[in-house]
Amino acid sequence: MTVRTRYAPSPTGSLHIGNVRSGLFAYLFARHNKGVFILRIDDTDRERSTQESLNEILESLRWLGVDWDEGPPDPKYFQSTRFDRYREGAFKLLREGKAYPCYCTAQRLDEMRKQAEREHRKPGYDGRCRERTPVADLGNVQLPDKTAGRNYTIRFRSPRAGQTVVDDLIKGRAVFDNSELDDLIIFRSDGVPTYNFATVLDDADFEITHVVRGDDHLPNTPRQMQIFYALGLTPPAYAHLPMVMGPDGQKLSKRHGATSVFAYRDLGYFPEALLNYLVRLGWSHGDQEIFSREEMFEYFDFANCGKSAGIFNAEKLLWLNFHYLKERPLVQLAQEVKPFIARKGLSIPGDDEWLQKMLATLRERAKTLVELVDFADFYLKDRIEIEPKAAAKFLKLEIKEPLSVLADRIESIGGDFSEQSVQAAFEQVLASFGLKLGQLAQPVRVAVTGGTVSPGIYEVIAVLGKSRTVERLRAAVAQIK
RNA sequence: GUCCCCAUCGUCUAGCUCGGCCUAGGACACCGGCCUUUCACGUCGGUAACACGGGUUCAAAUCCCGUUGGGGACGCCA
Repeated sequence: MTVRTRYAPSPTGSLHIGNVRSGLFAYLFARHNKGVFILRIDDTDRERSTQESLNEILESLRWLGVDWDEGPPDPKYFQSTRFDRYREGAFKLLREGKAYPCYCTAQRLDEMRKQAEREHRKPGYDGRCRERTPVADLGNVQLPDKTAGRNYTIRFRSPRAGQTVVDDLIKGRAVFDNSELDDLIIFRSDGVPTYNFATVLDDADFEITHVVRGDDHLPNTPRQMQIFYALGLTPPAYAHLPMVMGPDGQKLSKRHGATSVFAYRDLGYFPEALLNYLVRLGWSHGDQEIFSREEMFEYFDFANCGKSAGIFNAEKLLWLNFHYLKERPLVQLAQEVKPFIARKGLSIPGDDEWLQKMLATLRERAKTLVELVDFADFYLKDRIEIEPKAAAKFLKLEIKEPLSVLADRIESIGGDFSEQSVQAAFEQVLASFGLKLGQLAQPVRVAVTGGTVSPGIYEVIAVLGKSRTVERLRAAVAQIK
């Protein structure tokens, strides 16, 4: 049997990294088993669903390289196009006495919940309308439609006795007493099916073999299984992934700062790094930390998924990003960094080869593309500003003459302007003034970069070029009083 | 509150399925040495964990029970 998994985000906001991890695991499981990965859009909530969110979700997945075999733009994979199917499913349950109209008002339900809370009981539906409509009349019940005056909901008649057993691929066996499962609403009074109902029909129709999702859905599972049974269908296998928590141990959410895929993309992270981080959060393959996409496909399995929730560790993600940054082919890196240069309001160098050389000097010092551009500031600007503190410390009178001579030496370098020729110029100055390298290098660094921290001074100068170096050295000399 | 899930270094985890090889391994972070023109990179080393209590057993991080702690769910959201 071909494995078929699905990821079903709802387009009501950004694609969240905790959420996308579930999608990633479903995707990897499908790929590992040479199966089919399906993207389905849970947009039954038309109030909150937006085109903008949908676009962000699709673009985020593409950016991550999580490709789906079935899904958008095929309209079949949008729940909003399947209402007829949901109605049909509801009618079937109604006809068979497995669902019933509920006339309880939202206010009464709310009051009931509060009351239950006060009395320390579980706040489920009390079943008031369960027997209200004679079974014989159930087949004639129409679906709710407020505008037509049919202001009620349809509830699923959940079995009261017995147990429902979830044999989860990750968590193992979880047994639920059916008495714990109240009658959930499957159709809202506005005529829209609810998630728990629509998802069952979808999973059945699309022949999903493995439902992979966060374990916050575990309590829903026995309810969904009962709907499968009521429909005469066999439930899929389930794999409930542990959740991703914020540093405070609470479910990861917006208040934890950057949590969307787009946020990390814009912060200058690589998709490989995010993917690698996410896959190692809750899954492992021995001591291996770095995984290529192919290795993920090859090794991924639920057997190696942990059962406990993991805390999102931004520092490890940063380390992974650094790893991928160091490994990146310079040609590729040069392309990827351009949008970040532009975004900072700097002009993008026209010479790709030069850009690559520049990046080569910086990449072991930056962990993200944003940092990379921050460090590149002095390379990319024509005029730099010297940090006053650095100037006070290093641009002193005793170094004025050596700097001036060095400028002359560098200016007179003929032919090949390289690290070697720059070094030769330095050595001449060092020798004639009896200075140590450190005594000259720091002032030069301050003069050409504006600060005390930079890549090796020879490489900086070689990349910066003769004229800009000389110009900056002379400007510094002029500044020394 | 009720139901469900979970429990190895600060964090992610290996080991647990099939008890002995565990003096509990790796990674991030942290601390220190080396390298060095600054900052980094790199490299070498270090601190740091089986939640607790009972069993079972010759032997338990590994199996069982309980306690405690954490999380999730309890919606006309998904």
